[in-house]
Amino acid sequence: MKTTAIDPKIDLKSIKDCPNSFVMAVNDTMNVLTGKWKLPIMATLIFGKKRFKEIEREIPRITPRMLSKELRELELNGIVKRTVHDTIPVTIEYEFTPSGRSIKNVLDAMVEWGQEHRNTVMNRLSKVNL
Amino acid sequence: MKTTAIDPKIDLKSIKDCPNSFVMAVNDTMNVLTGKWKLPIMATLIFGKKRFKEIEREIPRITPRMLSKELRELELNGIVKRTVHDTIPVTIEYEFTPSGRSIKNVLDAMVEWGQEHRNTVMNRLSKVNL
DNA sequence: TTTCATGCTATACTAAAGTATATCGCTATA
DNA sequence: TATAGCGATATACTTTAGTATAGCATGAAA
Repeated sequence: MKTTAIDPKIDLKSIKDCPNSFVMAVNDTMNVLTGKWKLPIMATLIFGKKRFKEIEREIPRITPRMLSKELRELELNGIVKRTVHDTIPVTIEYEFTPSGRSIKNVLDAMVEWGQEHRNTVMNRLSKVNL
Repeated sequence: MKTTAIDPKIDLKSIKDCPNSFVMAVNDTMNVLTGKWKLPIMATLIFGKKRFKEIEREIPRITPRMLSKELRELELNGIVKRTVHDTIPVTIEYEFTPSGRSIKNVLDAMVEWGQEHRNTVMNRLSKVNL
């Protein structure tokens, strides 16, 4: 797990009235979600297990390097589980962990805010243009 | 507003069963939250208006360049309102817009998931180390 | 035997994000 | 008059993220 306690990049620690555990939690969540391909990859896993090439085919323009890198990171962060099946040749499947699946709550909150915010901005714009 | 429709960087459009409006909403939200200093800046504004130098002092290691840049971006995105007061010399205050304040719901969801996830990972680790 | 699919990794590169440092016009204070 | 605070901007640089391209070991199909 890549926790923020160790990571000096984002430092909210000294901001008063903001409990440290909250800051760490937000940063952990951000670490899981940021990067160009994390969300697309997670989107492909919503409806169940997928193999490397399946994911690759479903995400236009992703390179195998990035897919490999991001899957490894998601695995390290406990979001995705990688299973090697003892077939010949081996097949490998990726799927959400329970933790990974539950991040949907965060995405839902993001969808809701994003849509409300978009409406707010649109209304503001349309009033300006009367 | 920086909408994702125009931004070709993140492309979930072709992923089946994932409504476009959802994808756009998530990406809009991500655009508001990503970057090293957005969260620290927003944290300083939680309890009300602040001036440039106040924010700068509360965030260790931020440069005026980054603060200026991020505040401008937050303003463009309708998260933060910038008010110029007609004093001598002018004083400038930054505060949340209602939209900006309501992003707290997203942060709350992130805190909740982040803490749960951390516990899950900790439990996993402690079991491994028995 | 050539070709293709799978599940990657290696190397080298470009682009984006962030840092360091200096400066500016204005005003108040010492 | 010198110094400091305010609210920044400019220029140059480094670091991180992402891309392009090639290749490899395995096995199956044509």
